[in-house]
Amino acid sequence: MVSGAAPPPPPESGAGSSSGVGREETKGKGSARGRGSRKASRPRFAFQTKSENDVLDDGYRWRKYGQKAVKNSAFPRSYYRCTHHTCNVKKQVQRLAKDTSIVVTTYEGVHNHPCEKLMEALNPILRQLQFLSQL
DNA sequence: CGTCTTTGACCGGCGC
DNA sequence: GCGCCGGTCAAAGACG
Repeated sequence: MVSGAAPPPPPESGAGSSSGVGREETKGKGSARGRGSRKASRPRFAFQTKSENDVLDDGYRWRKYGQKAVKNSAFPRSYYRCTHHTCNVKKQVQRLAKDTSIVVTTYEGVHNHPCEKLMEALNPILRQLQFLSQL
């Protein structure tokens, strides 16, 4: 966008249906939400980590996408996803209401790419990890 | 410049 | 049949 040509602003020709949900025109997100294709079994592991940091650099980059409040917990739940393309791993982090210093990290899926960080760095962390349940 | 974060809104499934 | 919940995506903004 270096050129100077100032492109005209998006003409809001449509009647001002500003209010209303009118999210974006042809975005039909909900329609083709191909969510059924990938039904590969996804191992779900829940871990209890004691850390003030929600996102522990376990060797992978996580991109936060969405935050929703849960009834069980007076705190909002955070959803993370691996920024890798071949990595369909999802991470779910929730803070315990009893111990705000404890976070429940739920990993879904497995990584398909080599980790950039030394796993030894997680060794000490894994030690603190507490194997909770396996679905 | 690139990357990441945050918020809002929407949809699907399920229960009663 | 309807309502509710949880879950996901998109865009914009901010920062290094």
